[in-house]
Amino acid sequence: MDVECNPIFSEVDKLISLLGKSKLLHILYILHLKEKPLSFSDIKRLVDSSSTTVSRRLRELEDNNLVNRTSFSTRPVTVYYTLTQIAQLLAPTIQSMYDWVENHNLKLI
Amino acid sequence: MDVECNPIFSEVDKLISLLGKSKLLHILYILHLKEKPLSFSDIKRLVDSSSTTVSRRLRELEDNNLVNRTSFSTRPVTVYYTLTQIAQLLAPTIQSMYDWVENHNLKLI
DNA sequence: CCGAATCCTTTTTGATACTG
DNA sequence: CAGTATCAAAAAGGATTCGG
Repeated sequence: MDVECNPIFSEVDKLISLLGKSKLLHILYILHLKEKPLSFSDIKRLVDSSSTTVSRRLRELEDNNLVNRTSFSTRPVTVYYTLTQIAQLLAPTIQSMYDWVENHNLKLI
Repeated sequence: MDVECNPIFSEVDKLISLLGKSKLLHILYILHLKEKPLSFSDIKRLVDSSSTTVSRRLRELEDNNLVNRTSFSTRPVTVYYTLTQIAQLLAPTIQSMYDWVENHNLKLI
């Protein structure tokens, strides 16, 4: 298997670029952990980032069908975010990454 | 489990930051795929990046004990890179990420 | 409360040049 | 071949502000 010739490689390339964006894995992880819909401000607080960055990441996740955005026309408006089915299938992968860190007691720089 | 209070969270945070750096997952992935030592220029060619970036990423990986660097005083000097044992344990995680992309035929933006 | 536009700051990248 | 230093350009982050 030649990595440079694999037709799915460009897709994986895009996934890596996406996952690499700041706070994005965090957002996926907390949506997975909490196992319930989270509001914008919940997410902002949990990942500890600016609203600008959270907004950008949620938009990218939504555009890539990894996050569902649901809103209700209450007053004030109610919005919540959940993982899509496909993103839920990625959750074990993300979890295993966390497990790896925990099990090997890494000291990263 | 409260993500913001988990003591390993800062370690995971660092892992995510590390993995998020451009080309870094690529480098781990090809070292895993090829299953043999690779030279600097091999890696540079396979990930298609500048020598500056490849150099930086390899240094970071080495500093975090994810990559072994071995050199021989031949002429010209011979250097090769391999995954450390601990990084090899992370390989299935990375692989599952790739599998996820392949199995779900994602169309990422 | 949700979140986008602006605009400025910080970070990252990579071309080039150079050493061993 | 295997890198590193420099430096300019590009990308990304975030504080602030503002509207729905």
